[in-house]
Amino acid sequence: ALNEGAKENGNLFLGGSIYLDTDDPVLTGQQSQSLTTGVLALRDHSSESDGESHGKKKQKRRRPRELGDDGEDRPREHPFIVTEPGELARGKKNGLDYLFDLYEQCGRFLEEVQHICRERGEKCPTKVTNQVFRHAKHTGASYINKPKMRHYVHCYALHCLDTNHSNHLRKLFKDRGENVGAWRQACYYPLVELARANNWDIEGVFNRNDKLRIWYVPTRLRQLCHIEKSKESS
Amino acid sequence: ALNEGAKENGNLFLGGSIYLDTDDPVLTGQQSQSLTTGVLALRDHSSESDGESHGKKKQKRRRPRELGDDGEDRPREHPFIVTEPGELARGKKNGLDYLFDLYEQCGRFLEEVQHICRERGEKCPTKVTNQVFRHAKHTGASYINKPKMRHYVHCYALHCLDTNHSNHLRKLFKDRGENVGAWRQACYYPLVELARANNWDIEGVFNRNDKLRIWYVPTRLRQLCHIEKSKESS
DNA sequence: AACCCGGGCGACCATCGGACGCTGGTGCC
DNA sequence: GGCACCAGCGTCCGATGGTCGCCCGGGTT
Repeated sequence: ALNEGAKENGNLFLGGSIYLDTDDPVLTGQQSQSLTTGVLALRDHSSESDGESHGKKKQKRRRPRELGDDGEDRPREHPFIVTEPGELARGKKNGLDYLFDLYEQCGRFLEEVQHICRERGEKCPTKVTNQVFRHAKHTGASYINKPKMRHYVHCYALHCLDTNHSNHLRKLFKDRGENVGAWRQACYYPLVELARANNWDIEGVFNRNDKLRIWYVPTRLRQLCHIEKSKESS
Repeated sequence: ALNEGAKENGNLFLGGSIYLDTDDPVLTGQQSQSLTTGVLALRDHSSESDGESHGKKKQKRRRPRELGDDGEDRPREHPFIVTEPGELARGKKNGLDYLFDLYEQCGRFLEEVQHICRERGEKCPTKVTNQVFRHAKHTGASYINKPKMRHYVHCYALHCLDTNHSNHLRKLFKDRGENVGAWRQACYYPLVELARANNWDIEGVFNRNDKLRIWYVPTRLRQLCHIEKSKESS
């Protein structure tokens, strides 16, 4: 009688999931040289040396917008530009302080999700997951989305781990008139150096920082660290 | 020129993924009573009170075995029976010491996967994941599989966290001639008590134990803890 | 030999982490 | 006004965590 009818998955909690119901050495010197080679090795996915037949397929192209589509169109966010700390972006642009604030907001959304999950006895995320992005959107923060946040994680990481270096890099790239893409690329290098100084444990570097712990280590940052580490032993 | 051609996902690493390459108070008294109610509340998924239309669909039934199917059929493992510690299972049965050893083996397979991942600069699992089960299978441990291991995690948990209690329970159920299913159900209750003593943080209880840390907390154990916690405050 | 009980595990599903590349906003000429 | 650049983010995809229930092994009669 003890195990009578005791299927593992009761429906007591079904449908209870949240929101389904409801000058600088940065670019100079030996190491940068070395690192640049690393980046170039990681270029486009249609590289000539790809003999693998099980390489990834091209994604299907997006279906064009339906005619007569009625839903209210949320205009996309203004693009980011490289700003120095404290600088307001002019015109139809957003600054980097705003970008970093988005990461802090996500942290707060994660905490909310965690509280709700604990209350309900559900599995509790420790990282910013799809569920957290969904929560953010439902709560009205429609300007937050996964691809954007994942795109700039390493930039935020540098900001958290070495604010001075991050600030200098922003000023440098702003003064040079570089675009956001170039600044974003440049953020990788100091992080690789930080990993080197920590025995190449980039995961550990993230986990030891209170604000970073909740973000997944970006694939490409992990790859760059691996490449540099491999070079070191040859 | 800095970010020239720098797509996020190089193909340098493509195809590099691994393997594609008692009479003990256990069942008596106030608390057991209470806990039993908890279990009964969690019975079958076709419960009468389910008004939700987005409840889960029934799974499709398995395709019957192909005629002329040629692959060598690996016979299924012998069923487990309740044995006391150190006791060999007789006949075509497996004992619980063997069951628990399977969990230790999985731990070792996880360590192997972690070493390989670190070497390759890939994302490194902290838990027993699909990847670990795949590794075990490829390495020849075909007797290890996910559904089985997940089914008995909480039994292993009790064994790790309170070996005495676990041993007593085994003896008790063996002497009573209870089947494995009944023993398995009974393993939940002492764990719920353990959670209670730890401020209902079952996740924390798992994470603080070296052997358990690598296993996901079973959904049903979490649910049982939640139910008991809720009762406590009413 | 025939039967039935009970549990092993193949296979399924929702959802996840992750990434591509179209689309269109934006500044410049 | 027109054009070229570039980055926001909709959308897709392989793989994951989690589970159901079919199928059959095994003990009993």
